[in-house]
Amino acid sequence: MSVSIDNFLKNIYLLSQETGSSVTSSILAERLGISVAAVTDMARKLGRQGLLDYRPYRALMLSDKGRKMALKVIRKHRLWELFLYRVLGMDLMSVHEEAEKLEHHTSDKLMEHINRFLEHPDFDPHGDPIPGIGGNVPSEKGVVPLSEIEEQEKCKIKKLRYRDSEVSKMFETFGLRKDMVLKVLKVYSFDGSIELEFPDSKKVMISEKLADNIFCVKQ
Amino acid sequence: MSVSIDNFLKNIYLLSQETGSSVTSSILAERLGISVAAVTDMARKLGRQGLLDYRPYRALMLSDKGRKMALKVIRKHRLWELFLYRVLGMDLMSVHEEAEKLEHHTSDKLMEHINRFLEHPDFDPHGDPIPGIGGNVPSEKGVVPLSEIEEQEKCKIKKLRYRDSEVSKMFETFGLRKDMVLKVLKVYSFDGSIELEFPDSKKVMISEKLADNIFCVKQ
DNA sequence: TTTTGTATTTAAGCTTACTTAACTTTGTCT
DNA sequence: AGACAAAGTTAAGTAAGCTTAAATACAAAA
Ligand SMILES: [Mn+2]
Ligand SMILES: [Mn+2]
Ligand SMILES: [Mn+2]
Ligand SMILES: [Mn+2]
Repeated sequence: MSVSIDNFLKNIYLLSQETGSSVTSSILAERLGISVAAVTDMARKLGRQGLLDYRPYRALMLSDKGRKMALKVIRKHRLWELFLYRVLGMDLMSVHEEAEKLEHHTSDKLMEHINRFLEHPDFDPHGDPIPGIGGNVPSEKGVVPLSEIEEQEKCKIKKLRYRDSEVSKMFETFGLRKDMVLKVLKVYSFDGSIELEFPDSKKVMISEKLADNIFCVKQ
Repeated sequence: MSVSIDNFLKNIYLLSQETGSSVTSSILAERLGISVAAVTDMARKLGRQGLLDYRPYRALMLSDKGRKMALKVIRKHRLWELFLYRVLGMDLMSVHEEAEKLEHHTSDKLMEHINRFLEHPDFDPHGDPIPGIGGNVPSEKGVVPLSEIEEQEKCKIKKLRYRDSEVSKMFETFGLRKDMVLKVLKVYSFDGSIELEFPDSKKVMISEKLADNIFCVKQ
């Protein structure tokens, strides 16, 4: 399977997870940075190959076979991210883009060497679950968006969505990291911004949009 | 630069090192597993880009810029091989094919993380020199083909050419490894085969053709 | 039910990296 | 020098993965 097909299948899976709704050609085109026509072409092709349940004008749906392939690519991506972070000490802002390339050029054999070296981890350094070889995804029970935490309640960061380098920079600047414990001081309904207290009792204010990329468990 | 260009430049460099003579289109085509016409096409293109000093009907010659690029790919290849071998414990028969892919999809930044982790090594696990960032190649002074060792003389293996999986298997079977000390007992001029004595005084006979892929220093 | 706007598909064309087949150059042998 | 075979080049064509532009389907509003 080619890099294009890998990324196509992977991003259908990821988009449906992230948005919770169905994935259209135009949304996928936007995500992949290609034209909608190119998505249609590829969708028809992958439909014929049994990786997609393709119906013209309908949302894009992975077949079982397609989902398995997507999860395998995601497994490689997230294992690489953890490896680059933990073993080689690369920063969280870089590991994603390296993994984006390596995920397509790593044999199953090499991947299992890395998995063993890391002692069969369940989560990548951003807190995303690493699918198993069989396609089972580690549970994220209790993990909710930061916006669902009540005022005066404490929570622990479980996942940070490093969607681009700007967001990554903001996490860095605020000092937000996985497993950090936060207290939600106040939610301003005016614009949705949230005031947080850090473990060292430093206080900061973050926008609703940034908060949408932070996930945590109630403490 | 694309995978095709990487491999094109790299193999011109490697062939000229291995054979000591000039690299023709047909030799390179054979090595890359593509048609001679495809080589001509690419050579003309890379000539225009200043990576090759291309003259129709003449041997293929890298420009300074082209040689630098080739050495950079080789550096990545060999650092990956050592990393996969030493850190992840992959076998010597596998590391080459993994590195063959990874070499094209590794940023300079990632490569330097690996270089640091390995503590700036000079040689890969097969004994090939790892070019430096500037393009300087570690010296192999005193390293000669096994055929140049006199009868009754001792030598230490410095480099094994894992040219394909069959040769790799033979090294494995005979138990030939880097830094092993051998004694050349007898050279049979009939067919060039060589009788060797191992450190544990086990004796074996190897063909001239296999010996051509073993390099060592006199002890 | 008809209109209309948006989403999607189809069509035609481009680039890269290849192929095979026909043609040209080169170096060698007589 | 002339002829020849081998090596290299040129020409024409293919497949993947894209593009833009034109055509079509769908679904919501009138
Ligand atoms: Mn990632
Ligand atoms: Mn990718
Ligand atoms: Mn190698
Ligand atoms: Mn390669």
